[in-house]
Amino acid sequence: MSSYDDEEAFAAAVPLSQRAMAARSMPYLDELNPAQRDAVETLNGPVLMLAGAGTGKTKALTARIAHLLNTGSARPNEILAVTFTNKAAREMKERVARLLGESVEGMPWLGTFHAICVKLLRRHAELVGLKSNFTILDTDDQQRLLKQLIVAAGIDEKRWPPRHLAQVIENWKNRAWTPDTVPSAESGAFDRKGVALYAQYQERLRTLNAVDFGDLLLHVVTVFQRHEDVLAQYQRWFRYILVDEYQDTNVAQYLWLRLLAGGHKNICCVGDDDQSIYGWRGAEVGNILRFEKDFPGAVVVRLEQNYRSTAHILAAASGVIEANKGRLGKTLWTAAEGGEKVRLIGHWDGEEEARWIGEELEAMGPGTRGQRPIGLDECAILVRASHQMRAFEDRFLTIGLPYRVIGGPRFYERMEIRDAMAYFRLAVSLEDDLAFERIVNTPKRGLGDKAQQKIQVAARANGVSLVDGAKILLAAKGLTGKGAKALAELLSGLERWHRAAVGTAPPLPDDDDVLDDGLFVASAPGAGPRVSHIELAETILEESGYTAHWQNERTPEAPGRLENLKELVKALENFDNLQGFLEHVALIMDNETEDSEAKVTLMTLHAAKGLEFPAVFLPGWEDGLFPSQRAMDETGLKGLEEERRLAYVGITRAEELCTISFAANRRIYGQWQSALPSRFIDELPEAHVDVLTPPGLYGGGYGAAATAQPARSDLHEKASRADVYNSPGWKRMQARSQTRPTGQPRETRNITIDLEAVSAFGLGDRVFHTKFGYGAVTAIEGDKLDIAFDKAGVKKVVAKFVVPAASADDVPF
DNA sequence: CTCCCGGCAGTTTTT
DNA sequence: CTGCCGGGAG
Repeated sequence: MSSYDDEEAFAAAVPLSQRAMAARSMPYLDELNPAQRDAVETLNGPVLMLAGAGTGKTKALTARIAHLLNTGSARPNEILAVTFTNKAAREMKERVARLLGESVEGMPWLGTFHAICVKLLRRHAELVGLKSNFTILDTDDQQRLLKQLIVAAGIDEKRWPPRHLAQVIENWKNRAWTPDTVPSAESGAFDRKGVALYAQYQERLRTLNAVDFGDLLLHVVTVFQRHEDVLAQYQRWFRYILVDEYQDTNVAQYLWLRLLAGGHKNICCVGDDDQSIYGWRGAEVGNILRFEKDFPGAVVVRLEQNYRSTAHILAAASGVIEANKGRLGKTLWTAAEGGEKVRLIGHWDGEEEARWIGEELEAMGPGTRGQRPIGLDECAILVRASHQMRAFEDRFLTIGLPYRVIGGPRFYERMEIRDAMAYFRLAVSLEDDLAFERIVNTPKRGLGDKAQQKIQVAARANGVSLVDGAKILLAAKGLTGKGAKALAELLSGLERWHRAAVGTAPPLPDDDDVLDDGLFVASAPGAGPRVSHIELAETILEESGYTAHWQNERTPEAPGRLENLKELVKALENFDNLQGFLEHVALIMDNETEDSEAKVTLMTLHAAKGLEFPAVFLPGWEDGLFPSQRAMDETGLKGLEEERRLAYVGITRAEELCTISFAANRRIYGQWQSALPSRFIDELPEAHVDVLTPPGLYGGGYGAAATAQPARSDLHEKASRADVYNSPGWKRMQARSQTRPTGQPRETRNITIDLEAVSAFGLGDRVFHTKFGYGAVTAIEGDKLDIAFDKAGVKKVVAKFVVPAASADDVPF
């Protein structure tokens, strides 16, 4: 067991000659620091790579893969490398390809837990009572299914909502509990009916030949546990296992890994216990803390040299995280010198905070800052909860600062995309009942609950799919009038599209002709005749009336939805047929739309993990908001520590400039509430922090916060006495307001007016805004317009963000 | 069957 | 204060 904390120890352990020799033949090793190199070169046996933020984890991981290949320890298809996100998998694939000069044609077993499990489960589906062409349900389908079960069980779905049950079941699956292994302690769940409903749900999934995300792992674990021979084959096949973000693994994933690594124990887990922020969704920090016990003789390597942030930022982050107990322990350091201290500023309220950050962002450009100018796209605002983004969006829309929001509903989760996908799914398979349920009355066809019930009955009575049931129903004249006509039309459409889709669809390509031990049979890649599936998709959306449905809709979202549909059709270009497309989309739910304009990024702390930005703003550091009250109430100290790790993640995203802020008052659910600065602020080491809080805020003698303020740390003391007007944003804010503090220099602001934008509008013009919808111009002031929106009320908006209402009628397709 | 209004809940999120 | 969902009215 060894663990090199510094260069010297490493040098002592590995002879120079050996390192020199390795370096000669393996250039990728040269770029590693001693710890990284240790992690890369320790190929056999269990290795835990404790990689702090910004310490070159991915680099080490990819170098390790290269090394495994280069030393002939394994072939590309014998390495199992798992990540959590598609993004991480993609990145790793790219970097391995680059390292090896594109010579290695892919690594078939490098992917997310889920993607790899799909592959495995398709091969062994029959062992858990499924067919290998099972479908993967999205959360929407899942909830509809659960709702049916809840209603059928006569449970009040008001008090016991489907999403609650979905959560309960997901939790159980995360812990690798099947309906018959759920411990009795859980039997009270969901009004004591949880376990029974879970069993019914699994039964229902089986008859639908479907799985949810949790099942992907759970089923594979079940297969491994029940079929030693199958497990043994994979234990032999995967000679080396690598796991990214190990601190995020749940019990099911842990079991999965332990089973697969059970033979040779060549498993290398990479992670950072200090960045474990997903406990609430089943991640077990215990997995990483326990690693040495689980894998006796494990080599633990700590990556502590940070290449991302300044020493001040690292010191601040360390100061915070040190307050946590039960860490494996790690201290980040950097060889880089200099840099600005972490900035701390308090504000009167949340709006002022947003205003100040807006000003700061505007001041980041050339000239204003003493340091190098920072572009907007190098800046990020990281919030604890997404509702905090609103204040910033409002402000940025008003001042015309370009921003982008990461998070929110993802592309493939949007309603219109799911609807369209349901049509495609039906075109591929008329048996897809869940898809049919989704679109039978979308767009509105006059087929409401009653008609749908009849279809269900007809289908069940005859033991056929809903599509066939509907056909029988029509033939039996069980439906009349408008509804019957609409249904007949839909059915004929579905059949037409189905013929077109199947005509173009070769059998599902199977990419696993990678195992050459005779265990698996490669399937022939079909290349059937090709009537453009893209045209087919367009036809389906057109003929079904779905496109028209959104064209007729007069809501702010409608144009965007049409745009998304266009985007969806475009995405089809990357696939040979609808079937292949659907298969991919089930697992790949991300969406990165690039565009050229530099924008500040707005996202949650969770979404920011793994990213870095030259300048980071961390607003809303108030007790109750961050750390979140709910986290503390629900999981106590454990929750608080996870919040603290979140703070650590936030600070360590910053490369050059990190600004933490808090507000004394904030409007929450329409109510004004005062709050105390976050306890994490007291944990920031003073020596590395610049306090920018203007006087008069805390301890200044006014406001609820001032009186409620107990004596806290020196940092707070300092915040109350600070006389610094030295931040560009503060100066600009003063310059803009009429009430300028005496003795402070006044800064004149150049007011630029976009004449072109102004001339485009007149009083009373109808306009359209992508966020606020339709409205009328009530006042014009420079390039700023006052607009009375139909839905959103009166807002001040920069002219370039609205278009004349008429042009919103321009529709895609 | 659809639409509108009232009631209520209201972190974090990947696959 | 919002946004979603469900129930009741038209």
